[in-house]
Amino acid sequence: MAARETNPNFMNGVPELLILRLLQQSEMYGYEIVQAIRSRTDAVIAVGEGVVYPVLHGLERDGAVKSRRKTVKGRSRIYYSVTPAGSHRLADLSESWTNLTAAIQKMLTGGQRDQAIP
Amino acid sequence: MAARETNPNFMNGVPELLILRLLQQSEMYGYEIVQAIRSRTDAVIAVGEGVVYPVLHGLERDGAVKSRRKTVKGRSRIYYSVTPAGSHRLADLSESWTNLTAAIQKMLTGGQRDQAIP
DNA sequence: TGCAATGCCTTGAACTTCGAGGTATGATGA
DNA sequence: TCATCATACCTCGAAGTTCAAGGCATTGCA
Repeated sequence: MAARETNPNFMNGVPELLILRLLQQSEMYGYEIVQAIRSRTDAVIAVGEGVVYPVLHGLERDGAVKSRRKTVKGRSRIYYSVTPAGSHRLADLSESWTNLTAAIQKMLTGGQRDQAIP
Repeated sequence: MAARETNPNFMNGVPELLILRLLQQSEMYGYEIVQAIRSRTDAVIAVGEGVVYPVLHGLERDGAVKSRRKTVKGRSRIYYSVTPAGSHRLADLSESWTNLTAAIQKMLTGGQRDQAIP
């Protein structure tokens, strides 16, 4: 029950969702994804490299993304992009996420006792 | 990467949030909580007893809820209710959840490529 | 030369959920 | 009477994640 240092424990499966979404928009490499998530969420969500790389490898193993090596200014980068299977997977995850948040929202706001809304 | 049978892998920390919310509305016992979550979310979320009981014990150990034993029609029930500390904890979790979902929503909908919204 | 940033990766610990099982009582029905 | 189901508590091992830290190598800057 120890408090997490960074993200408050609601992160299960979320990195995979965000990574697929980013890659659907444009080809990216691991290190870039780490920073993109941090910046686009205004640091609300911060996933480390230790999370991103295993997820990328898992997605590639499942055929949801594919990679190609590219050398830019002497630096070797591995760019990932979504496959049709990955796109389908993103759609599924996205729908699951929407359903889940809707259900939770209903429980959080829908009180059975009257709520003062002035 | 195997697909979950019931809930789609976004469940980290969610049971604790829902349980605290339910208990804030009214005193409840474990078995009742299991069914309340299932019914109030229209079975979108289904947490088993193996999840609920450990969470309740952890919350009690941390002083977020307190329990009292009550016997109803020969059946012994342990009713839980939130303490002030638990109420504070619920507020924190609730805020974290709101921030997280807002950030993700922004990433899911905010595309950098134009989206057809007719 | 030294140091920071870039870019890839792995590891072990810690946590959580999941699913199945165990115990015991009351109500139902054949 | 006896079997079965719903109630009500609980525990356990397996599986999957995230987290933090570190290792390796290159480039750019002071």
